[in-house]
Amino acid sequence: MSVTLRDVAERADVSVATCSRAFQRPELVGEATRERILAAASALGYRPNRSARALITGRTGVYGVIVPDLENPFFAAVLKGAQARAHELGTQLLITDAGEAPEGELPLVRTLAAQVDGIVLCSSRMDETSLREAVSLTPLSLVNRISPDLSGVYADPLPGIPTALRHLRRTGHTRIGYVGGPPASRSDAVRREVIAEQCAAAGMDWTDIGAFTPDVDGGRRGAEAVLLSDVTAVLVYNDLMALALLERLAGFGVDVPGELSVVGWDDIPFSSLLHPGLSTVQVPRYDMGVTAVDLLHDDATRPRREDPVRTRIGLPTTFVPRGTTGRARAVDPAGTLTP
Amino acid sequence: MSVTLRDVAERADVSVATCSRAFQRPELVGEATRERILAAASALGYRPNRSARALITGRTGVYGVIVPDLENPFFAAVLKGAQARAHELGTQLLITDAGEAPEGELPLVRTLAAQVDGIVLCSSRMDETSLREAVSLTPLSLVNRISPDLSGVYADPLPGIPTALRHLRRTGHTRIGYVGGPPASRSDAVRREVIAEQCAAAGMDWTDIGAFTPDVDGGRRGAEAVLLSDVTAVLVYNDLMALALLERLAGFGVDVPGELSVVGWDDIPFSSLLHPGLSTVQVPRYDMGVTAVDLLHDDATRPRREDPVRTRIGLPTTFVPRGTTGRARAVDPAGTLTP
DNA sequence: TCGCTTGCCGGAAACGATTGCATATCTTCG
DNA sequence: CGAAGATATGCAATCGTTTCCGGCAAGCGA
Repeated sequence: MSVTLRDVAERADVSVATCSRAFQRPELVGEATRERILAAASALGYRPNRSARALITGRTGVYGVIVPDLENPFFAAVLKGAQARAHELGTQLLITDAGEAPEGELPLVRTLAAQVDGIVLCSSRMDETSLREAVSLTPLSLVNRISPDLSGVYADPLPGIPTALRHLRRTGHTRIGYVGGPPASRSDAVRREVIAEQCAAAGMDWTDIGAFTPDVDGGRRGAEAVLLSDVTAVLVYNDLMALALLERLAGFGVDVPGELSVVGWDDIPFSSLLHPGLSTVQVPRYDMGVTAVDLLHDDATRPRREDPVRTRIGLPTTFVPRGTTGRARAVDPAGTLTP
Repeated sequence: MSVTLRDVAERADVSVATCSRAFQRPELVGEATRERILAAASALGYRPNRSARALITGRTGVYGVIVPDLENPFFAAVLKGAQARAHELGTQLLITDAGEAPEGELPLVRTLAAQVDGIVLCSSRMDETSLREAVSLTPLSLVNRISPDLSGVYADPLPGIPTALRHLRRTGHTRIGYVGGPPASRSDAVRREVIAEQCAAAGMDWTDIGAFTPDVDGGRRGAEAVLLSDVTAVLVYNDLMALALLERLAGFGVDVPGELSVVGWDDIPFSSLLHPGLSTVQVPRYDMGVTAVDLLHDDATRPRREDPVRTRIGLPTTFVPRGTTGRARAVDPAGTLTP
C-alpha cells in the first residue's frame, strides 16, 4: 500500500537502520549513502508512519488544546498562533471544545493525555486539585489562568488598563465602573487591583458594577446594572460582554459615548466592525497561542522529567481608543436624585 | 510506565489475545472471562495505546479538518458540530488552518492524509484537479463546496433566499442588489440564479453590485459600490461582509434600514449583537459540521474502497428578519439624477 | 463409542519505525 | 607494522496491539 522505510532501504541498497538514521541522525551516515537514501525516499514519496514512530519513541508529535468555547473569537486567535508555532515545530494540534461544563475538563484531559505529548489548557475553570492531577498526567501549559508552579501565559493588565484610565481621565471622567467577570477568575481579581490602585493614584472613583458571566448574557445584565449606577465610563471584563452591553444600551436609547463611555478587553475582530468601534484593551491573543505552545514544547521535550522548569509569562496589553469613549457628559442626570 | 494489555492479561490470568478480543469482539470470549478482563482493565486503569492499534489496523481514529480561517465564526460553529459528532464516534479531530493561500491546501492535504483516516475540507478554494488528487489520497468530505462525484454538505439557498425576497417585496422593495462573493464560488453562482428566478417571478428588479472578497475588506468595498446603485435593499454574500458593509455605510451617514435594507447570509453570532440586529439568512452551520463528519465516517469505515458512494446533502436555510430590513424609502434621491 | 461441529482460548506473526550493540573498514600514530 | 580509535553500516530486539490459525474440550447425533 504505502511506501515504507523498507522500500526506501531496498531502493537505496542499504539496511532500514541506516535509512532511519539518515533522517534521525544524519551525521551518523556517510555523505554518499545519505544522499542516495534521500533521493530514493523522495523518488518513492516516502512519508514516515507516525504511528510506528510513536509506538517506539512514545512521542506522537501531537499536542492537545482544550478551549472552553470554539465560537469565542478570542480562542480562535489563540488557536491560530498555537497552530502556527506547532506547525513550525513539526507537530500537529488536537483541538477540543470543553463545552459549557467545567467538570468535563478533567476527564477530557485524561482522555487526551494518553494520545498527545502535552496539553495547552485555555481559560480553564478546573479547581486547583484537578489541575494538579492534570499536570501529573502530561506536560501542561496554561493560557489565561494563573496557577502556582504551573507554566503558562496570561495577559498583563499593564500597560493597557492604566493607559485606558489615563485616557478616560483626560476626557473628563472621574467616576469609573468595572463590569466584572466570574468571581473565581484570578485575572478578574488582578484587574480589580490594578484599577483600584490606578484610580486612587489619579484621584478617580471606581465602583464595582458586579460579577457577571463572561458571555453575551452577562454583558446584557451588565448593561442593566450600569444604568443603576452613576458612573460615566465602564471597563468591561471582555469584548463579547462589552458588545452585548452596547447592544442592550442601544435598546434603552442610551447614547455611547455621549452618555457613557465603554472600554472592552481582548480586541476581538468584531470590536472594530461596530460603528462606533469599541474602545478596548488589546491583548496579544495570537502571541499567547505561540508562547503557550513554546512553553509546552520546552517542557515536553525536556529529556529528564525530574526538574520541571515552570515559567509564567505575562504578555503586555495596549489600549486601543475607538468610538465608544469620549468626553464625559457635563451634567449627571442621576446626580440630582437622592440614592 | 503506562499499563498495557499485557498487564491486564496477567491480572485476569488470560492471554493478551483474549484480552484484546474482550474489547474488540466481546461475543468471542466467554462471559465469565470477559467480565474478569473488564474488571482487571478498569482496576488497572487500562487505556489502549492508539499508536500501537493504529500501526496494525491502519486506522488512527483521527479525522482532519481544514478550514480557510479559524477566526471566521462560520467555521467555528461547523467545527463545534464536527467535533461533537466525532466525539460520539469515538474519534478525534485534527484541525488545521489553511491560511490565506489557496495553493497551500493541497500540500496540507498531502501531509494530513498520512496521519488521519479522512479529511473534512471546508470552503476549499482548490481547483478540480487538485481536489481529485486529494480524494485519491484519503476519504474526503466537502463543506460548502460542490464538486461532481464528491461527498459533501452545503447550504441550500432554499427556502432562505425566496423568503427574504418575499419579505423585502412585502415591505415595498422592488430594486434589489446582490453584493457577491468570489466569482469562482459555485454557491455564489447558485444564489445568483435563485435571486434572478425569484425576482423575475415576483416582478422585482435585481442588479449585480459586483464580486468581492468574502472578508471585511470586501464588505467595505461592497458598501461603496452599493451607494453607486439605486437599489433599496441588498443581499450580501455573507454576514462578515454585511457587517463591514454596515459599518462603512454608518461612516457615510447612511441610515439602515431607513435608506437601505441589508440582508446577510450565515447568521454568525455577532449578527444579533449589533443594534439594529442584522437581518440574515441563517445557515445550519452546526449541522453542517455534524453531517460532514457523518459523511466522512461512512466513507472511511466502508470495508471495500471499491464502490465509493458519493452523497451530496443540501441543508435548508431560513430567513431571520431583524433590524436591518424595513420599509423601502418612498422617494429615491438618486432617481432624479440622470445616469 | 466415534467423529464432527461449535465455542473459547493461546501462540505467534505481523504492523513500521527506532536504537543498542556488534561488526567491518579505514585512519592514524607510536 | 600493529593496535587503538574513528567512522560507517548491519542485525535484531523492541514498542503494544490485532488477528490468523491451530488446539482443546464439550456437546451432539449416529
